[in-house]
Amino acid sequence: MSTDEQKNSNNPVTEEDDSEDAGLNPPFQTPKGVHDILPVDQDFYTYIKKIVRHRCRQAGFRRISTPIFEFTEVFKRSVGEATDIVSKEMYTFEDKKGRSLTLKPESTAAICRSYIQNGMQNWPQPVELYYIEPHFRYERPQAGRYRQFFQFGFEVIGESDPSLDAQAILLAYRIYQDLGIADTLRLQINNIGDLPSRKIYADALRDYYYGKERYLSEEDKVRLVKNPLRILDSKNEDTIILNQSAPKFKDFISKESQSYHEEVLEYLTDLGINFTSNDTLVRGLDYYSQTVFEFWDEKRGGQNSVGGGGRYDGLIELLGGVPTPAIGFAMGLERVIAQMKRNKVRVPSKDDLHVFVAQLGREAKKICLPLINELRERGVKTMGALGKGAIKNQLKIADRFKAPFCILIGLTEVREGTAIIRDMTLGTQSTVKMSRVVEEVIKRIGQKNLDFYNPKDPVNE
RNA sequence: GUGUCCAUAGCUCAGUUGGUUAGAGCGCCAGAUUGUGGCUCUGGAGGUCGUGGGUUCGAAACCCAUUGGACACCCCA
Repeated sequence: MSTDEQKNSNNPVTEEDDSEDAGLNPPFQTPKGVHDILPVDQDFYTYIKKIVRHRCRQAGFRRISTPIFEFTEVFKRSVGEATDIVSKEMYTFEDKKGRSLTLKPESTAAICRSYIQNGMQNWPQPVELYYIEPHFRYERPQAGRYRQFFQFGFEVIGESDPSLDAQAILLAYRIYQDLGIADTLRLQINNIGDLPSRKIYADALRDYYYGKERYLSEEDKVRLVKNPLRILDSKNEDTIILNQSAPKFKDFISKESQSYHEEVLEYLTDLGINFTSNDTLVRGLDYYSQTVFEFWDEKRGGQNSVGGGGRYDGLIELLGGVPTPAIGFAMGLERVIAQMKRNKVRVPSKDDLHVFVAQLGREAKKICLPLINELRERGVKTMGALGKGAIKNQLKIADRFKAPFCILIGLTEVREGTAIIRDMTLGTQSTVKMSRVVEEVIKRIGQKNLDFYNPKDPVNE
């Protein structure tokens, strides 16, 4: 039989082959660069969020969420038309009325938009906000780089002072400490000056490289036009030599910026935060000015940034607000998790079961249902496989879920009004009166290990 | 956007210079053990060899395309 031939010939019966999912690995799979976050990794996210929230609240920050998409112009204007993010990494689409919208590639721009839109200049200053949100960038996936990723970040808007910069860095540093990776990271810090002096410097660099293009790589030629400061970062051998006699930013930075920077470094030293003063650190977003910083794992080749930030004093004005100074920080949770895993940091899981209820027979099942419910209400994490038959299977399941205790109720127990409590780690068990089961179980688990949910408690996810 | 490597069972991987019925370990299911998990033993299920095309008497293997993955560049979190 030549079924293959039939499939491939223009058989009139199958003219419209539904090839929606043709060529995919499994029939359906996630698009490139995005993935499911499975339970094992949820523990990491939960843990990081908990630490981040705690540290932020401690420092007076409040949480903000901006929409997943904004008008494209918000990002274009802020991040800079010529930057990689805007020129090739945005998920941009049109709505039904032809307006251009973009999935947020970062949050600072959106928060500044929100600052203006919601009149936050009338709030007590500085306005301190933090966020934990998914972001989207159309890039080739790589280690620690995905098309959807979570970012935690914070912004301090409305004041400018070296102590604020140091405080922002301290907060980031404390969070890395709590996460157990501070020792693996080193702060890189630089001051890239204010916009006017940076412009003058960029022009000076252009003048310098003009006529020397033949020594530049193709990449660096593009940089010469787009962002000459980046040439200083080049890995091209000829360029490195050329760079040695290039104009130095030191000679262009304003006195104010310089003393500002020195003051920031002093504060950091006082706070006991080690840093590398790195004058090649240039961030790729246009809105940065003055202080910029990143946290790098220097042991790993390259400059794998686990987080970074900087001052963006001109951004709010650029978006149509009154001139307002600000500083911010952001870290990618996926990169942080990777860093934690590399360094064998363990996170607690709140999902561990306390007790598994196994039952045998219809009568027993009837009793188990309210029992399970009561246990849960008392804060005991309880599971019951009410569908499964043999008690053997049920114990097996309990074992696989690593339940430390099991409650067994069969026909005998129903008749006698009792229940068996089995200690799964010791392998011992005892029979108790049905009316006492809940108390006995709680006694064994320990009151302080219980998991309470109080609907009246305002602090919930 | 550029480059390099990769794709075989749920997972980790074997599969000889192209050769007839594609294997192992772990995991899963069942039994040994009809009211007791873990350990052991026995058996079982599970594969369009990512997808499409080509070369060939014959393709998991060779070629092309495509989808996905890993890594580096670029850039960034």
